Amino acid sequence: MQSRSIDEQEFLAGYDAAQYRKPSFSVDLAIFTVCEDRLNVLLVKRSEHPAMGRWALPGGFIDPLRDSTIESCALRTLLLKTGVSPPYLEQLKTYGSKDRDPRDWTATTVYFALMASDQVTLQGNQKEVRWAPIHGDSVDVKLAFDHRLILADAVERLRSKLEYTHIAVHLLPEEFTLPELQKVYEIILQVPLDKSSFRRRVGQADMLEEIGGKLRDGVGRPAQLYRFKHYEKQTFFPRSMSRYAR
Amino acid sequence: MQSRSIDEQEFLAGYDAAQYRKPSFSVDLAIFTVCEDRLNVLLVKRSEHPAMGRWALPGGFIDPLRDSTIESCALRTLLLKTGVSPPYLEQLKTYGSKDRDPRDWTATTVYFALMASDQVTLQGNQKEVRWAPIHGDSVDVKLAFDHRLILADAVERLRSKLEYTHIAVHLLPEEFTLPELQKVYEIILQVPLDKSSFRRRVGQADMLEEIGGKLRDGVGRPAQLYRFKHYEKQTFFPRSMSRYAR
DNA sequence: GAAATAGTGTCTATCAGACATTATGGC
DNA sequence: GCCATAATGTCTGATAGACACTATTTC
Repeated sequence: MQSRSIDEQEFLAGYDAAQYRKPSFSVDLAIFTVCEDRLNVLLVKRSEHPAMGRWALPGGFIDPLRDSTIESCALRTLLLKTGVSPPYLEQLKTYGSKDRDPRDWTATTVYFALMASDQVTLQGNQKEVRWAPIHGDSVDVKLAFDHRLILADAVERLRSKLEYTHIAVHLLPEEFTLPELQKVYEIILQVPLDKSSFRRRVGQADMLEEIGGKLRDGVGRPAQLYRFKHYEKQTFFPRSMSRYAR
Repeated sequence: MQSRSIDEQEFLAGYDAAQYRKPSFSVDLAIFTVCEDRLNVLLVKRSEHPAMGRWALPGGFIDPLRDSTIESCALRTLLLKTGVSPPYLEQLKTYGSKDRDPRDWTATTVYFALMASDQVTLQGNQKEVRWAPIHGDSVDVKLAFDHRLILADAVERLRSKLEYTHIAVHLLPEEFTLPELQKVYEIILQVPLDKSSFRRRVGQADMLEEIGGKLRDGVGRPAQLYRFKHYEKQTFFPRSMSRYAR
Protein backbone atom coordinates (compact mmCIF):
# COMPACT_ATOMS: atom_id res chain seq x y z
CA MET A 1 0.00 0.00 0.00
CA GLN A 2 1.14 3.49 -0.76
CA SER A 3 1.64 6.01 2.03
CA ARG A 4 -1.08 8.62 2.41
CA SER A 5 -0.93 12.27 3.26
CA ILE A 6 -2.74 13.71 6.28
CA ASP A 7 -5.01 15.44 3.82
CA GLU A 8 -5.89 12.19 2.09
CA GLN A 9 -6.43 10.41 5.40
CA GLU A 10 -8.96 13.06 6.36
CA PHE A 11 -10.74 12.68 3.05
CA LEU A 12 -11.01 8.94 3.49
CA ALA A 13 -12.31 9.27 7.03
CA GLY A 14 -15.19 11.36 5.74
CA TYR A 15 -15.94 9.16 2.75
CA ASP A 16 -19.19 7.23 2.78
CA ALA A 17 -19.29 4.64 0.03
CA ALA A 18 -22.97 3.97 0.65
CA GLN A 19 -24.09 7.40 -0.52
CA TYR A 20 -23.55 6.62 -4.21
CA ARG A 21 -25.89 4.66 -6.40
CA LYS A 22 -24.08 1.57 -7.62
CA PRO A 23 -24.89 -1.30 -9.93
CA SER A 24 -25.27 -4.76 -8.46
CA PHE A 25 -22.21 -6.81 -9.10
CA SER A 26 -22.09 -10.58 -9.42
CA VAL A 27 -19.88 -13.37 -10.66
CA ASP A 28 -21.05 -16.16 -12.96
CA LEU A 29 -19.30 -19.30 -14.06
CA ALA A 30 -19.19 -21.30 -17.27
CA ILE A 31 -17.86 -24.61 -15.99
CA PHE A 32 -17.04 -27.10 -18.72
CA THR A 33 -16.28 -30.77 -18.72
CA VAL A 34 -16.18 -33.49 -21.33
CA CYS A 35 -18.04 -36.68 -20.64
CA GLU A 36 -19.79 -39.26 -22.74
CA ASP A 37 -18.27 -37.85 -25.90
CA ARG A 38 -19.82 -34.44 -25.40
CA LEU A 39 -18.83 -31.04 -24.11
CA ASN A 40 -20.97 -30.20 -21.10
CA VAL A 41 -21.62 -27.09 -19.08
CA LEU A 42 -22.80 -26.90 -15.50
CA LEU A 43 -26.25 -25.40 -14.98
CA VAL A 44 -28.27 -24.70 -11.86
CA LYS A 45 -32.00 -24.29 -11.58
CA ARG A 46 -32.85 -20.93 -10.06
CA SER A 47 -34.67 -21.35 -6.77
CA GLU A 48 -35.58 -17.69 -6.38
CA HIS A 49 -36.96 -14.80 -8.34
CA PRO A 50 -36.31 -13.48 -10.87
CA ALA A 51 -36.43 -16.22 -13.51
CA MET A 52 -37.28 -18.76 -10.79
CA GLY A 53 -37.26 -22.33 -12.05
CA ARG A 54 -35.19 -21.50 -15.09
CA TRP A 55 -31.74 -22.95 -15.72
CA ALA A 56 -28.79 -20.60 -15.41
CA LEU A 57 -25.03 -20.52 -15.13
CA PRO A 58 -24.03 -20.83 -11.47
CA GLY A 59 -23.04 -17.60 -9.80
CA GLY A 60 -23.61 -15.25 -6.96
CA PHE A 61 -23.21 -11.72 -5.77
CA ILE A 62 -19.89 -10.46 -4.55
CA ASP A 63 -19.83 -10.40 -0.79
CA PRO A 64 -17.50 -7.51 0.09
CA LEU A 65 -17.00 -8.93 3.54
CA ARG A 66 -16.00 -12.43 2.47
CA ASP A 67 -14.49 -12.02 -0.99
CA SER A 68 -11.17 -10.25 -1.17
CA THR A 69 -11.07 -10.39 -4.99
CA ILE A 70 -13.43 -11.20 -7.84
CA GLU A 71 -11.53 -14.39 -8.48
CA SER A 72 -11.86 -15.54 -4.89
CA CYS A 73 -15.61 -15.05 -5.22
CA ALA A 74 -15.52 -17.20 -8.34
CA LEU A 75 -13.56 -19.90 -6.51
CA ARG A 76 -15.96 -19.80 -3.57
CA THR A 77 -18.94 -20.21 -5.88
CA LEU A 78 -17.22 -22.98 -7.75
CA LEU A 79 -16.41 -24.93 -4.61
CA LEU A 80 -20.02 -24.52 -3.57
CA LYS A 81 -21.38 -26.12 -6.74
CA THR A 82 -18.77 -28.70 -7.65
CA GLY A 83 -16.92 -29.40 -4.44
CA VAL A 84 -13.55 -28.83 -6.12
CA SER A 85 -11.10 -26.10 -6.96
CA PRO A 86 -10.77 -26.30 -10.70
CA PRO A 87 -7.48 -27.00 -12.44
CA TYR A 88 -8.20 -24.14 -14.82
CA LEU A 89 -10.00 -20.87 -14.18
CA GLU A 90 -9.91 -17.87 -16.48
CA GLN A 91 -11.77 -14.61 -16.58
CA LEU A 92 -13.96 -14.44 -19.67
CA LYS A 93 -15.69 -11.07 -19.82
CA THR A 94 -17.90 -8.70 -17.89
CA TYR A 95 -21.46 -8.08 -18.94
CA GLY A 96 -23.31 -5.09 -17.58
CA SER A 97 -26.39 -3.11 -18.49
CA LYS A 98 -29.56 -1.73 -17.04
CA ASP A 99 -31.67 -4.30 -18.89
CA ARG A 100 -30.12 -7.67 -18.22
CA ASP A 101 -31.77 -8.13 -14.84
CA PRO A 102 -35.19 -6.64 -14.02
CA ARG A 103 -34.17 -5.91 -10.43
CA ASP A 104 -31.45 -3.41 -11.01
CA TRP A 105 -28.56 -2.17 -13.14
CA THR A 106 -26.34 -5.23 -12.92
CA ALA A 107 -22.90 -6.25 -13.96
CA THR A 108 -21.52 -9.76 -13.87
CA THR A 109 -17.97 -10.89 -14.37
CA VAL A 110 -17.95 -14.31 -15.96
CA TYR A 111 -15.21 -16.87 -15.45
CA PHE A 112 -14.80 -20.04 -17.33
CA ALA A 113 -13.48 -23.19 -15.74
CA LEU A 114 -12.37 -26.55 -17.04
CA MET A 115 -12.39 -29.78 -15.09
CA ALA A 116 -12.29 -33.51 -15.51
CA SER A 117 -15.72 -35.04 -15.15
CA ASP A 118 -14.50 -37.73 -12.77
CA GLN A 119 -13.24 -35.16 -10.26
CA VAL A 120 -16.59 -33.57 -9.73
CA THR A 121 -19.34 -34.47 -7.35
CA LEU A 122 -22.23 -32.17 -7.95
CA GLN A 123 -23.35 -30.52 -4.76
CA GLY A 124 -26.97 -30.25 -3.72
CA ASN A 125 -30.14 -31.67 -5.17
CA GLN A 126 -29.60 -33.35 -8.51
CA LYS A 127 -32.74 -31.77 -9.84
CA GLU A 128 -31.19 -28.37 -9.28
CA VAL A 129 -27.67 -28.90 -10.57
CA ARG A 130 -26.77 -30.74 -13.77
CA TRP A 131 -24.35 -31.08 -16.63
CA ALA A 132 -26.00 -29.97 -19.87
CA PRO A 133 -24.56 -31.07 -23.20
CA ILE A 134 -23.51 -28.33 -25.61
CA HIS A 135 -25.03 -28.48 -29.06
CA GLY A 136 -23.49 -25.96 -31.41
CA ASP A 137 -22.81 -23.00 -29.20
CA SER A 138 -25.49 -23.47 -26.58
CA VAL A 139 -27.67 -25.91 -24.68
CA ASP A 140 -31.13 -27.17 -25.44
CA VAL A 141 -32.89 -25.55 -22.50
CA LYS A 142 -33.79 -21.89 -22.31
CA LEU A 143 -31.49 -20.00 -19.97
CA ALA A 144 -32.15 -17.14 -17.56
CA PHE A 145 -31.14 -13.52 -18.19
CA ASP A 146 -28.52 -13.16 -20.94
CA HIS A 147 -26.87 -16.45 -20.09
CA ARG A 148 -27.39 -17.86 -23.54
CA LEU A 149 -25.24 -15.10 -25.00
CA ILE A 150 -22.67 -15.51 -22.24
CA LEU A 151 -22.49 -19.25 -22.82
CA ALA A 152 -22.01 -18.73 -26.54
CA ASP A 153 -19.10 -16.40 -25.83
CA ALA A 154 -17.59 -18.92 -23.43
CA VAL A 155 -17.86 -21.76 -25.93
CA GLU A 156 -16.31 -19.60 -28.59
CA ARG A 157 -13.43 -18.71 -26.29
CA LEU A 158 -12.90 -22.34 -25.41
CA ARG A 159 -12.80 -23.41 -29.05
CA SER A 160 -10.52 -20.55 -29.94
CA LYS A 161 -8.12 -21.32 -27.12
CA LEU A 162 -7.96 -24.98 -28.06
CA GLU A 163 -6.42 -23.85 -31.34
CA TYR A 164 -3.33 -22.39 -29.79
CA THR A 165 -3.04 -23.54 -26.16
CA HIS A 166 -2.94 -26.68 -24.06
CA ILE A 167 -5.94 -26.04 -21.91
CA ALA A 168 -7.65 -29.21 -23.09
CA VAL A 169 -5.45 -31.23 -20.71
CA HIS A 170 -7.47 -29.77 -17.86
CA LEU A 171 -10.55 -31.56 -19.11
CA LEU A 172 -8.88 -34.91 -18.53
CA PRO A 173 -7.85 -36.72 -15.36
CA GLU A 174 -4.30 -36.41 -14.07
CA GLU A 175 -3.16 -39.30 -16.25
CA PHE A 176 -4.34 -39.72 -19.81
CA THR A 177 -3.33 -41.08 -23.19
CA LEU A 178 -2.73 -39.18 -26.41
CA PRO A 179 -5.72 -40.73 -28.17
CA GLU A 180 -7.86 -39.53 -25.25
CA LEU A 181 -6.47 -36.02 -25.56
CA GLN A 182 -7.06 -36.04 -29.30
CA LYS A 183 -10.62 -37.16 -28.70
CA VAL A 184 -11.21 -34.15 -26.46
CA TYR A 185 -10.04 -31.83 -29.22
CA GLU A 186 -12.25 -33.59 -31.74
CA ILE A 187 -15.28 -33.44 -29.48
CA ILE A 188 -14.93 -29.73 -28.80
CA LEU A 189 -13.80 -28.59 -32.22
CA GLN A 190 -16.27 -30.97 -33.87
CA VAL A 191 -13.80 -32.06 -36.50
CA PRO A 192 -11.70 -35.21 -36.96
CA LEU A 193 -7.95 -34.65 -36.60
CA ASP A 194 -5.04 -36.46 -38.18
CA LYS A 195 -3.34 -38.64 -35.59
CA SER A 196 0.20 -38.13 -36.82
CA SER A 197 -0.05 -34.36 -37.10
CA PHE A 198 -1.74 -34.10 -33.75
CA ARG A 199 1.01 -36.07 -32.06
CA ARG A 200 3.72 -34.07 -33.76
CA ARG A 201 2.20 -30.87 -32.53
CA VAL A 202 1.74 -32.06 -28.98
CA GLY A 203 5.29 -33.36 -29.02
CA GLN A 204 6.75 -30.08 -30.22
CA ALA A 205 4.92 -28.23 -27.49
CA ASP A 206 6.78 -30.31 -24.93
CA MET A 207 3.98 -30.13 -22.41
CA LEU A 208 3.57 -33.79 -21.52
CA GLU A 209 5.72 -36.36 -19.79
CA GLU A 210 5.42 -40.09 -20.11
CA ILE A 211 4.45 -42.22 -17.16
CA GLY A 212 6.01 -45.65 -16.77
CA GLY A 213 2.81 -47.70 -16.78
CA LYS A 214 0.39 -48.31 -19.59
CA LEU A 215 -3.33 -48.06 -19.99
CA ARG A 216 -5.11 -51.04 -21.36
CA ASP A 217 -8.24 -50.37 -23.32
CA GLY A 218 -10.89 -52.94 -24.09
CA VAL A 219 -9.40 -53.73 -27.45
CA GLY A 220 -6.25 -52.99 -29.42
CA ARG A 221 -2.75 -52.04 -28.41
CA PRO A 222 -2.51 -50.33 -24.99
CA ALA A 223 -1.71 -46.64 -25.04
CA GLN A 224 1.07 -44.82 -23.24
CA LEU A 225 -0.05 -42.74 -20.27
CA TYR A 226 1.03 -39.12 -19.99
CA ARG A 227 0.90 -36.42 -17.38
CA PHE A 228 0.72 -32.67 -17.97
CA LYS A 229 3.95 -30.81 -17.19
CA HIS A 230 2.98 -27.67 -15.37
CA TYR A 231 4.57 -25.00 -17.44
CA GLU A 232 4.82 -21.29 -16.93
CA LYS A 233 3.88 -20.39 -20.46
CA GLN A 234 0.73 -21.98 -21.67
CA THR A 235 0.67 -21.05 -25.31
CA PHE A 236 2.31 -22.49 -28.31
CA PHE A 237 1.92 -20.45 -31.45
CA PRO A 238 2.39 -22.22 -34.73
CA ARG A 239 3.49 -19.14 -36.65
CA SER A 240 3.17 -15.57 -35.67
CA MET A 241 4.01 -12.09 -36.81
CA SER A 242 7.14 -11.56 -34.74
CA ARG A 243 8.85 -14.42 -36.50
CA TYR A 244 9.28 -12.06 -39.42
CA ALA A 245 12.12 -10.59 -37.37
CA ARG A 246 15.49 -10.80 -39.03
CA MET B 1 -37.67 -8.91 -22.41
CA GLN B 2 -39.15 -12.14 -21.24
CA SER B 3 -42.69 -12.25 -19.92
CA ARG B 4 -43.08 -12.35 -16.16
CA SER B 5 -45.51 -14.17 -13.93
CA ILE B 6 -47.74 -12.33 -11.48
CA ASP B 7 -45.67 -13.89 -8.73
CA GLU B 8 -42.46 -12.54 -10.19
CA GLN B 9 -43.97 -9.10 -10.70
CA GLU B 10 -44.86 -8.96 -7.03
CA PHE B 11 -41.36 -9.99 -6.07
CA LEU B 12 -39.85 -7.26 -8.20
CA ALA B 13 -42.19 -4.62 -6.80
CA GLY B 14 -40.94 -5.39 -3.31
CA TYR B 15 -37.27 -5.55 -4.27
CA ASP B 16 -35.03 -2.82 -2.94
CA ALA B 17 -31.65 -2.88 -4.63
CA ALA B 18 -30.24 -0.36 -2.18
CA GLN B 19 -30.48 -2.68 0.80
CA TYR B 20 -27.49 -4.80 -0.25
CA ARG B 21 -23.88 -3.85 0.23
CA LYS B 22 -22.27 -3.57 -3.18
CA PRO B 23 -18.79 -2.86 -4.45
CA SER B 24 -18.15 0.38 -6.28
CA PHE B 25 -18.00 -0.19 -9.98
CA SER B 26 -16.03 1.91 -12.44
CA VAL B 27 -14.72 1.84 -15.98
CA ASP B 28 -11.15 2.67 -16.92
CA LEU B 29 -9.57 3.10 -20.32
CA ALA B 30 -6.19 2.29 -21.79
CA ILE B 31 -6.19 4.53 -24.84
CA PHE B 32 -3.26 3.98 -27.17
CA THR B 33 -1.86 5.90 -30.05
CA VAL B 34 1.40 5.90 -31.97
CA CYS B 35 3.16 9.18 -32.48
CA GLU B 36 6.75 10.27 -32.82
CA ASP B 37 7.89 6.70 -33.27
CA ARG B 38 6.53 5.63 -29.91
CA LEU B 39 3.52 3.87 -28.49
CA ASN B 40 1.71 6.24 -26.16
CA VAL B 41 -1.04 5.88 -23.61
CA LEU B 42 -3.42 8.57 -22.42
CA LEU B 43 -3.06 9.57 -18.77
CA VAL B 44 -4.96 12.04 -16.63
CA LYS B 45 -3.77 13.69 -13.45
CA ARG B 46 -6.16 12.96 -10.63
CA SER B 47 -7.74 16.13 -9.33
CA GLU B 48 -9.35 14.53 -6.31
CA HIS B 49 -8.60 12.16 -3.49
CA PRO B 50 -7.55 9.45 -3.29
CA ALA B 51 -4.16 9.54 -5.04
CA MET B 52 -4.72 13.22 -5.84
CA GLY B 53 -2.08 14.61 -8.17
CA ARG B 54 -0.99 11.22 -9.39
CA TRP B 55 -1.30 10.13 -13.02
CA ALA B 56 -3.89 7.49 -13.83
CA LEU B 57 -5.74 5.86 -16.67
CA PRO B 58 -8.85 7.89 -17.47
CA GLY B 59 -12.08 6.49 -16.14
CA GLY B 60 -15.15 7.08 -14.10
CA PHE B 61 -17.87 5.42 -12.12
CA ILE B 62 -20.81 3.86 -13.84
CA ASP B 63 -23.78 6.16 -13.68
CA PRO B 64 -26.80 3.83 -13.64
CA LEU B 65 -29.03 6.67 -14.75
CA ARG B 66 -26.97 7.71 -17.78
CA ASP B 67 -25.14 4.57 -18.85
CA SER B 68 -27.23 1.81 -20.33
CA THR B 69 -24.25 -0.55 -20.68
CA ILE B 70 -20.65 -0.75 -19.49
CA GLU B 71 -19.48 -0.05 -22.99
CA SER B 72 -21.58 3.08 -23.29
CA CYS B 73 -19.97 4.29 -20.09
CA ALA B 74 -16.57 3.64 -21.68
CA LEU B 75 -17.56 5.55 -24.79
CA ARG B 76 -18.87 8.46 -22.75
CA THR B 77 -15.62 8.66 -20.79
CA LEU B 78 -13.61 8.41 -23.97
CA LEU B 79 -15.48 11.20 -25.67
CA LEU B 80 -14.95 13.29 -22.56
CA LYS B 81 -11.16 12.91 -22.65
CA THR B 82 -10.37 12.74 -26.35
CA GLY B 83 -13.31 14.35 -28.08
CA VAL B 84 -13.69 11.35 -30.41
CA SER B 85 -15.35 8.00 -30.62
CA PRO B 86 -12.49 5.61 -31.19
CA PRO B 87 -12.22 3.41 -34.26
CA TYR B 88 -11.40 0.49 -32.01
CA LEU B 89 -12.67 -0.32 -28.52
CA GLU B 90 -12.34 -3.67 -26.83
CA GLN B 91 -12.98 -4.90 -23.32
CA LEU B 92 -9.73 -5.93 -21.65
CA LYS B 93 -10.47 -7.31 -18.21
CA THR B 94 -12.14 -6.55 -14.91
CA TYR B 95 -10.10 -5.94 -11.80
CA GLY B 96 -11.76 -6.07 -8.42
CA SER B 97 -10.66 -6.43 -4.83
CA LYS B 98 -11.09 -4.90 -1.45
CA ASP B 99 -7.57 -3.48 -1.50
CA ARG B 100 -7.19 -1.69 -4.79
CA ASP B 101 -8.88 1.50 -3.63
CA PRO B 102 -8.75 2.69 -0.02
CA ARG B 103 -12.31 4.01 -0.18
CA ASP B 104 -14.19 0.83 -0.75
CA TRP B 105 -14.33 -2.63 -2.29
CA THR B 106 -14.04 -1.63 -5.94
CA ALA B 107 -14.21 -3.28 -9.31
CA THR B 108 -13.22 -1.67 -12.57
CA THR B 109 -13.81 -2.94 -16.07
CA VAL B 110 -10.98 -1.82 -18.30
CA TYR B 111 -11.37 -1.19 -22.01
CA PHE B 112 -8.59 -0.60 -24.42
CA ALA B 113 -8.90 1.76 -27.34
CA LEU B 114 -6.80 2.50 -30.39
CA MET B 115 -6.79 5.75 -32.29
CA ALA B 116 -4.75 7.78 -34.74
CA SER B 117 -2.86 10.54 -33.01
CA ASP B 118 -3.98 13.16 -35.54
CA GLN B 119 -7.65 12.52 -34.79
CA VAL B 120 -7.39 13.44 -31.16
CA THR B 121 -7.65 16.78 -29.49
CA LEU B 122 -7.04 16.31 -25.81
CA GLN B 123 -9.82 17.83 -23.76
CA GLY B 124 -9.17 19.98 -20.73
CA ASN B 125 -6.05 21.45 -19.23
CA GLN B 126 -2.89 20.15 -20.86
CA LYS B 127 -1.28 19.77 -17.47
CA GLU B 128 -3.98 17.31 -16.53
CA VAL B 129 -4.23 15.19 -19.67
CA ARG B 130 -1.27 13.91 -21.66
CA TRP B 131 0.09 11.18 -23.88
CA ALA B 132 2.77 9.21 -22.05
CA PRO B 133 5.26 7.12 -24.01
CA ILE B 134 5.40 3.42 -23.21
CA HIS B 135 8.80 2.07 -22.29
CA GLY B 136 8.82 -1.70 -22.01
CA ASP B 137 5.40 -2.48 -20.58
CA SER B 138 4.74 0.71 -18.68
CA VAL B 139 5.31 4.45 -18.45
CA ASP B 140 7.97 6.35 -16.56
CA VAL B 141 5.67 8.02 -14.05
CA LYS B 142 4.19 6.28 -11.04
CA LEU B 143 0.51 5.51 -11.53
CA ALA B 144 -2.40 5.56 -9.13
CA PHE B 145 -4.03 2.44 -7.67
CA ASP B 146 -3.19 -0.74 -9.60
CA HIS B 147 -3.02 1.08 -12.91
CA ARG B 148 0.56 0.01 -13.56
CA LEU B 149 -0.53 -3.62 -13.55
CA ILE B 150 -3.56 -2.83 -15.68
CA LEU B 151 -1.44 -0.95 -18.18
CA ALA B 152 1.01 -3.83 -18.42
CA ASP B 153 -1.88 -6.19 -19.17
CA ALA B 154 -3.19 -3.80 -21.82
CA VAL B 155 0.20 -3.49 -23.51
CA GLU B 156 0.59 -7.24 -23.48
CA ARG B 157 -2.84 -7.68 -25.05
CA LEU B 158 -2.04 -5.10 -27.70
CA ARG B 159 1.24 -6.78 -28.63
CA SER B 160 -0.38 -10.18 -28.62
CA LYS B 161 -3.23 -9.05 -30.86
CA LEU B 162 -0.86 -7.46 -33.33
CA GLU B 163 0.50 -10.94 -33.95
CA TYR B 164 -2.70 -12.32 -35.36
CA THR B 165 -5.09 -9.47 -36.15
CA HIS B 166 -5.32 -6.25 -38.13
CA ILE B 167 -5.98 -3.89 -35.30
CA ALA B 168 -2.86 -1.84 -36.01
CA VAL B 169 -4.66 -0.11 -38.87
CA HIS B 170 -6.72 1.72 -36.25
CA LEU B 171 -3.59 3.47 -35.04
CA LEU B 172 -3.18 5.16 -38.41
CA PRO B 173 -5.23 7.81 -40.20
CA GLU B 174 -7.85 6.78 -42.72
CA GLU B 175 -5.26 6.69 -45.51
CA PHE B 176 -1.81 5.26 -45.00
CA THR B 177 1.04 3.50 -46.78
CA LEU B 178 2.37 0.02 -46.21
CA PRO B 179 5.72 1.28 -44.91
CA GLU B 180 3.80 3.35 -42.37
CA LEU B 181 1.80 0.31 -41.29
CA GLN B 182 4.94 -1.75 -41.01
CA LYS B 183 6.49 0.98 -38.89
CA VAL B 184 3.59 0.78 -36.45
CA TYR B 185 4.16 -2.93 -36.05
CA GLU B 186 7.87 -2.40 -35.52
CA ILE B 187 7.33 0.32 -32.95
CA ILE B 188 4.90 -1.71 -30.90
CA LEU B 189 6.55 -5.11 -31.22
CA GLN B 190 9.99 -3.53 -30.85
CA VAL B 191 11.50 -5.64 -33.57
CA PRO B 192 12.48 -4.94 -37.19
CA LEU B 193 10.37 -6.79 -39.75
CA ASP B 194 11.23 -7.97 -43.23
CA LYS B 195 9.50 -5.80 -45.78
CA SER B 196 8.77 -8.51 -48.29
CA SER B 197 7.31 -10.93 -45.74
CA PHE B 198 5.28 -8.19 -44.14
CA ARG B 199 3.73 -7.20 -47.42
CA ARG B 200 3.00 -10.76 -48.35
CA ARG B 201 1.16 -11.28 -45.09
CA VAL B 202 -0.85 -8.09 -45.35
CA GLY B 203 -1.69 -8.96 -48.93
CA GLN B 204 -2.91 -12.44 -48.03
CA ALA B 205 -5.15 -11.03 -45.36
CA ASP B 206 -6.93 -9.00 -48.01
CA MET B 207 -7.84 -6.22 -45.61
CA LEU B 208 -6.61 -3.19 -47.52
CA GLU B 209 -7.63 -1.53 -50.74
CA GLU B 210 -5.48 0.75 -52.85
CA ILE B 211 -6.35 4.38 -53.32
CA GLY B 212 -5.70 6.02 -56.65
CA GLY B 213 -3.40 8.75 -55.44
CA LYS B 214 0.07 8.51 -54.07
CA LEU B 215 1.79 9.83 -51.00
CA ARG B 216 5.00 11.66 -51.53
CA ASP B 217 7.54 11.40 -48.80
CA GLY B 218 10.44 13.79 -48.36
CA VAL B 219 12.82 11.53 -50.15
CA GLY B 220 12.73 8.39 -52.25
CA ARG B 221 10.02 6.80 -54.32
CA PRO B 222 6.47 7.75 -53.27
CA ALA B 223 4.44 5.04 -51.62
CA GLN B 224 1.01 3.74 -52.54
CA LEU B 225 -1.80 4.85 -50.26
CA TYR B 226 -4.21 2.27 -48.82
CA ARG B 227 -7.45 2.29 -46.92
CA PHE B 228 -8.70 -0.34 -44.47
CA LYS B 229 -11.53 -2.50 -45.77
CA HIS B 230 -14.02 -2.88 -42.97
CA TYR B 231 -14.35 -6.55 -42.63
CA GLU B 232 -16.60 -8.67 -40.48
CA LYS B 233 -13.90 -11.04 -39.37
CA GLN B 234 -10.90 -9.35 -37.93
CA THR B 235 -8.50 -12.21 -37.48
CA PHE B 236 -6.21 -13.96 -39.81
CA PHE B 237 -4.62 -17.06 -38.41
CA PRO B 238 -1.44 -18.24 -40.01
CA ARG B 239 -1.84 -21.87 -39.04
CA SER B 240 -4.12 -23.36 -36.49
CA MET B 241 -5.20 -26.61 -35.01
CA SER B 242 -8.38 -27.10 -37.00
CA ARG B 243 -6.38 -27.24 -40.20
CA TYR B 244 -5.39 -30.70 -39.12
CA ALA B 245 -8.84 -31.71 -40.30
CA ARG B 246 -8.88 -34.23 -43.08
C1' DG C 1 -4.11 -65.29 -37.68
C1' DA C 2 -7.69 -61.55 -37.58
C1' DA C 3 -9.28 -57.42 -35.62
C1' DA C 4 -8.49 -53.26 -33.37
C1' DT C 5 -6.10 -49.61 -31.79
C1' DA C 6 -1.38 -47.24 -30.79
C1' DG C 7 2.39 -45.30 -32.63
C1' DT C 8 6.06 -44.15 -36.44
C1' DG C 9 7.92 -43.02 -41.03
C1' DT C 10 7.92 -40.57 -45.22
C1' DC C 11 6.57 -37.83 -49.16
C1' DT C 12 5.16 -33.39 -50.96
C1' DA C 13 3.07 -28.96 -51.62
C1' DT C 14 3.25 -24.91 -49.23
C1' DC C 15 5.29 -21.00 -47.30
C1' DA C 16 8.07 -17.96 -44.03
C1' DG C 17 12.31 -15.92 -43.94
C1' DA C 18 16.19 -14.06 -46.35
C1' DC C 19 17.96 -11.32 -49.64
C1' DA C 20 18.66 -9.64 -54.38
C1' DT C 21 16.72 -6.86 -57.86
C1' DT C 22 13.97 -3.49 -60.06
C1' DA C 23 11.03 0.86 -59.90
C1' DT C 24 10.28 5.65 -59.09
C1' DG C 25 10.73 9.76 -57.09
C1' DG C 26 14.01 14.20 -55.70
C1' DC C 27 18.32 16.45 -56.16
C1' DG D 1 23.95 10.33 -62.62
C1' DC D 2 23.30 9.59 -57.45
C1' DC D 3 20.66 8.80 -53.43
C1' DA D 4 16.82 7.17 -51.00
C1' DT D 5 12.93 4.66 -50.45
C1' DA D 6 9.10 1.65 -52.53
C1' DA D 7 7.91 -2.48 -54.47
C1' DT D 8 8.69 -7.02 -56.55
C1' DG D 9 11.09 -11.41 -57.54
C1' DT D 10 13.34 -15.62 -56.27
C1' DC D 11 15.63 -19.15 -53.67
C1' DT D 12 15.63 -22.37 -49.81
C1' DG D 13 14.92 -24.70 -45.54
C1' DA D 14 11.18 -25.92 -42.63
C1' DT D 15 6.86 -28.12 -41.95
C1' DA D 16 1.75 -29.14 -42.06
C1' DG D 17 -1.10 -32.28 -44.01
C1' DA D 18 -1.74 -36.73 -45.97
C1' DC D 19 -1.28 -41.37 -45.75
C1' DA D 20 1.24 -45.67 -45.60
C1' DC D 21 3.31 -48.63 -42.57
C1' DT D 22 4.73 -51.00 -38.25
C1' DA D 23 3.76 -52.40 -33.30
C1' DT D 24 1.22 -54.48 -29.65
C1' DT D 25 -2.56 -56.07 -27.51
C1' DT D 26 -7.14 -59.39 -27.26
C1' DC D 27 -9.78 -62.91 -29.14
